[in-house]
Amino acid sequence: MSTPLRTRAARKSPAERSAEIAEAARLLALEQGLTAVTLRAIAARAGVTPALVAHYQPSMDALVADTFATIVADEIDEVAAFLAARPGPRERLGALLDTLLDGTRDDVTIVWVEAWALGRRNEALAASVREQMDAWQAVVQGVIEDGAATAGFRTEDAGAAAWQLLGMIDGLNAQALVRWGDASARGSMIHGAVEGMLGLERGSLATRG
Amino acid sequence: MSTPLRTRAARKSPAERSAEIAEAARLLALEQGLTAVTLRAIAARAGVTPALVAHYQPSMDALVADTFATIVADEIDEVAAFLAARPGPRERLGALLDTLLDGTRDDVTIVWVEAWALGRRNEALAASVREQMDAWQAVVQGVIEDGAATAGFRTEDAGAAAWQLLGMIDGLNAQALVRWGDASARGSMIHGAVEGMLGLERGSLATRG
DNA sequence: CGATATATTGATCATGCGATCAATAACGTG
DNA sequence: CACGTTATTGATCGCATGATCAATATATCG
Repeated sequence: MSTPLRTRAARKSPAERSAEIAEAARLLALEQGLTAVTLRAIAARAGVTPALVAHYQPSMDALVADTFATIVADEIDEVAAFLAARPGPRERLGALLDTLLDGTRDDVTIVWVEAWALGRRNEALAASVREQMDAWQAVVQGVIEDGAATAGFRTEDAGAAAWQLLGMIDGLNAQALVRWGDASARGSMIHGAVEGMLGLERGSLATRG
Repeated sequence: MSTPLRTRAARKSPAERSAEIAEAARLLALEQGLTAVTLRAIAARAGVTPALVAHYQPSMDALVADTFATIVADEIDEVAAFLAARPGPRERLGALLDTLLDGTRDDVTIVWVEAWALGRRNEALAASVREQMDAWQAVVQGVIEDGAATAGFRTEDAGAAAWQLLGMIDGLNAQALVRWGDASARGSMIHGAVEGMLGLERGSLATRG
């Protein structure tokens, strides 16, 4: 059995403890959503007292906002690296759709949906949400602009197209969160939609498998 | 000035009082989101005691779920009537996209987003969400099937296409909720996307402006 | 080895939530 | 007009949240 008895936490450097608390918050958010990122829950997870968590953070609103930003920034980096390995814009765009709609990131989707809701009462979080949305948009816009220059994407406004694309992806993922049933098909028709949006021939975004 | 002093509420029939409470909850949800639908807030708005609100409801979870269902069912009826006035499937589909993305229903969008988030901890609400999503999907699927039969929509699975369409719309609206900036353009490219999805010629869903 | 700086804690406060129940007051009926 | 049914209330409980602060224990430095 584990030790349910609280033993005093070992004294650590502020940097180390601070990192531990941030990591506990991150895992908690991924497992149970941002709503579960609470003073006491983080403290329990990190093996310290609620007072210590409060000691290292200006406020819980800020900690929630930081946790959100960390999670999404990680996701963006990961996907960006994944895309960079593809030969051209069409492959990158197809891979982007596939990887974001394959259901392997539902934990992050929950964080997004809760952030939209909580952001209305947590200004720091709302700012983080806008920031990370902009970061996502920059990545997608880059792919589209590249495609317009070298792969025949047709659009007059790559920025708007990127927003459109992200909105579609977010909505489909949010839906799948609730309609757990046939979630496997959530990306089944988006290739055709995006081809229509960018003036591409039918099937040109299909991936190898 | 108003009367901040609590005066005893007039005695009314259970049906009437119950309706008043439901209406207070509905308005509260539309103005401040489902999170604001709380025992005390509803009581204050309806001019009664929290205890009376509780008296008329089995639980707050149920009241929140009912409030959500009422709001969305109203929206569906309203949009369905709006669509029925259009001559054919193409006009109906175009009008559907336009009206749902023109930003006039952001209050309902907030309710949707919060419902997705709260539904993870309120099973009654989660059930309502699935129910209303199904109702929405039935409406859209009807338009698409009609279009496939009489207006050249090309799709092998009208049901899946309907889900796809709703996901796109929901995502774009949810995004616009946070990126208040250039929200006006939220539907600027969706016509092209849907045309691509359903194998329609470019511009065939355009509306009269 | 002793002293100082500081990481950590326990206790506690204020707030908001849903829920319950005996007591009260108003209405309708006989 | 009196009475009984019942709509309404006040008081209160239990729980969870974020936050604060004096007290305590530990690592490090002189």
